[in-house]
Amino acid sequence: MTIIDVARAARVSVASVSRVVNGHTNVTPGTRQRILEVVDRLQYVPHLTARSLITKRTHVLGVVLPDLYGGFFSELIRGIDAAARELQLHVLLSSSHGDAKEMAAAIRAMHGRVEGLLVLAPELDAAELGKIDADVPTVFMNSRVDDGVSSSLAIDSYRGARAMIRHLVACGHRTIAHVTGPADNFDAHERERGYRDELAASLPAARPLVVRGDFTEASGYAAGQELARTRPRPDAVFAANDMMAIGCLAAFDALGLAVPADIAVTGFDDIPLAALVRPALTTMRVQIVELGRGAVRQLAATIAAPGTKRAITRFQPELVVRESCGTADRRAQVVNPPPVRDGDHDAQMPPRHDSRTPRPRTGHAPRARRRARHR
Amino acid sequence: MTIIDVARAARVSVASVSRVVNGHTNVTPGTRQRILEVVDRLQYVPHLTARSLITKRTHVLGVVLPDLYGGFFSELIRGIDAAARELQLHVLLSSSHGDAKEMAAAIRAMHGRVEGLLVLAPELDAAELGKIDADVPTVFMNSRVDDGVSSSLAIDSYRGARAMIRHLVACGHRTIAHVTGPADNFDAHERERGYRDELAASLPAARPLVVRGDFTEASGYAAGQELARTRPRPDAVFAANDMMAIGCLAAFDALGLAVPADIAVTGFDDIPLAALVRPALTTMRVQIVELGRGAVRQLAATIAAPGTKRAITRFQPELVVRESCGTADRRAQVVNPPPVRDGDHDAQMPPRHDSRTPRPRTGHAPRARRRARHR
DNA sequence: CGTAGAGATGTAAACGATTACATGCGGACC
DNA sequence: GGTCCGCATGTAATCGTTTACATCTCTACG
Repeated sequence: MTIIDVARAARVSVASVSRVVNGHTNVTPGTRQRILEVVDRLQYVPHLTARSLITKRTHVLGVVLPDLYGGFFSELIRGIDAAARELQLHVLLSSSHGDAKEMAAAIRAMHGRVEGLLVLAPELDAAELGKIDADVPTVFMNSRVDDGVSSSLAIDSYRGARAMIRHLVACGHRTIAHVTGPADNFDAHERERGYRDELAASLPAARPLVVRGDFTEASGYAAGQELARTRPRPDAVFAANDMMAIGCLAAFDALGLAVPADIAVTGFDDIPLAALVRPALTTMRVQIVELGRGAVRQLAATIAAPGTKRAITRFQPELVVRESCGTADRRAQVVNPPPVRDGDHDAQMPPRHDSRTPRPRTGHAPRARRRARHR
Repeated sequence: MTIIDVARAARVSVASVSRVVNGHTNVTPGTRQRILEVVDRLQYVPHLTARSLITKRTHVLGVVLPDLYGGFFSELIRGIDAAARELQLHVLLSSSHGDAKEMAAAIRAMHGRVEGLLVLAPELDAAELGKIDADVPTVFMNSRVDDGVSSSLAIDSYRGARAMIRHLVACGHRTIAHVTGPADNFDAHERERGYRDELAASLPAARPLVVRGDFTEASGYAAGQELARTRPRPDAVFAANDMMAIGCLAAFDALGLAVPADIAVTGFDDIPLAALVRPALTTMRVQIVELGRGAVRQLAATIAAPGTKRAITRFQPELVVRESCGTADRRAQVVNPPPVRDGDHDAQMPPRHDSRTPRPRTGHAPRARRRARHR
């Protein structure tokens, strides 16, 4: 099963076998033929670990994620996987790392096995960065980290948040609350900063109203309960991600508050769920697949040409207006046209859900009725 | 950066360094101390490829999937990842393999790099199985493949489908159509078989009405349009998965058909979306995370003890009754109580959605706390 | 016919670890 | 004091490849 067995069986040296297997040209057609036959008969497959040891190429990318739950990560992995396939690279996955120590351990566990690292660590700061393996090319995603060397790709959460607040103000809302993500999360921080700055710019008289969440639906629910009790009650809530916004919807529904009539709710990310809840969620669309894809490409480029200048890429989220923000026109609309996504090419499909009358069922009227009956 | 450098700097042999690094005991405390200091100072991390070559252990599992799209796969990966972490294993991911050749290539590209293979190939049959690397332990998931050696885990799609049809009949439906998955997909085939058998058993007079789909929402939409035109129009549609059921909902909504009043719709999988669409989808809950988790554990066991007798595990799906099937009682209910899942103990959250009046949120609330918090 | 040169093939040294075995040292026991 | 044993440490083989370099063969040309 090793190259030596093949060499013996074909009565050649291992070097010739290696040359044939790797497609080198300087081999006589006859010899090549004979070797190929033996390879086939013995079902020989090169041992990639051994090959990697000598070639120093593994064709494997390490992907380090904090967690795997939710639409965000599955989309991200999809993008990463797609790009990796294109580039003939494999992906070694490591996830659910709460803190820097755990993550450092995970990265150590990849040393010598991966050619590059893709790190999504929105909670890591520069101080903890030192633990990152210095001699393997790294690309950061959505991170505050900047080592001055590595490339990074990120969602422009700050501008996204400002755009959302601007929209809410344009819709006529004047008391706009914000539900934050985890305190140490970079995106959460940027979204809060955007909220505060735009509020100060657009509604100088308004005071920020901030409730802490942690990106989970449960925390959004709790925040919604709290905001519903607040006096004066806000007329709009901007949650730092869609899951929390959905939690808010649930809380308001349970308390008999109508969205958007009594209170508007918006989120961030545009996860698939956002278009399907009722009322459909106005949110900022983030190109998650592209983020993953771009990160892999960038990493591959850095690996191929180690001297390459680093690149800092920011993805601009797009406002997606649906029902929950209480705009005049109830049809959802994408303010910036959405990019074409994979799989969106089925001729059979109706237009994007976003641009249609809400479905599967319109509206909240029936829901309100049901709720009334229930109580 | 290699073990030799460390040995030199610590003025010992590589053997001693290796012993210290691997936690062997037969080393003098003084020597150990000295070596550890050097390791720390030089930031030495063992080269895992080299180590694997000699130890023949990589601690990596290869995971081969046909595609990465949809809630199903992200849940599956979550389960796989969780179990892998517990067992200190890494996951080498390879996905989007349409046919057997492509998959065989992917598996070849893992040879010598993984200790075991997790294969989800619902489209592969036994004939194509020969390409699977014979000398690496393999566990199949949801597959018709049976090589007589490997373990396998699967959803009992057949019984699930029968249970669903039985439920629809119990709800009073008499003309029940079925939207299938891809023709060569094992689960799709089993679900269709269950549909036909149970229909024959429960409603001997009824003729099967089958429309072909491919597990995508788009194909469900098309199937819904077709079924709406069929005369006599069916009063219930059982789609082979939730995505297609959601497509049906959209089609019926577009055509002004009320669900479930005019026509009932049910799915299969209980993806997170199922509880969130309106009307909420009656479906068969499949324990996707457990499937992935179980597969990893089984594989790890096989690797640890190669002689282990193979295990064939079938997961029984559970009927989850929500609104879309038109049962008398509109409250959602789980006919078989769901097993306790990790993290199901969040005090903050309201009661399970399934047991309450429908609201714009999920029945998975308790799981929410595990969600994407670190983004 | 001798020889240079091209091209095929073989030999052996890496790659970076682990570990069986050899060596050397000190203490215990007679 | 000599021998034996246990323990720390070192030497070198090994894992399965790739590839630089050596060698060998054959053709072409003077």
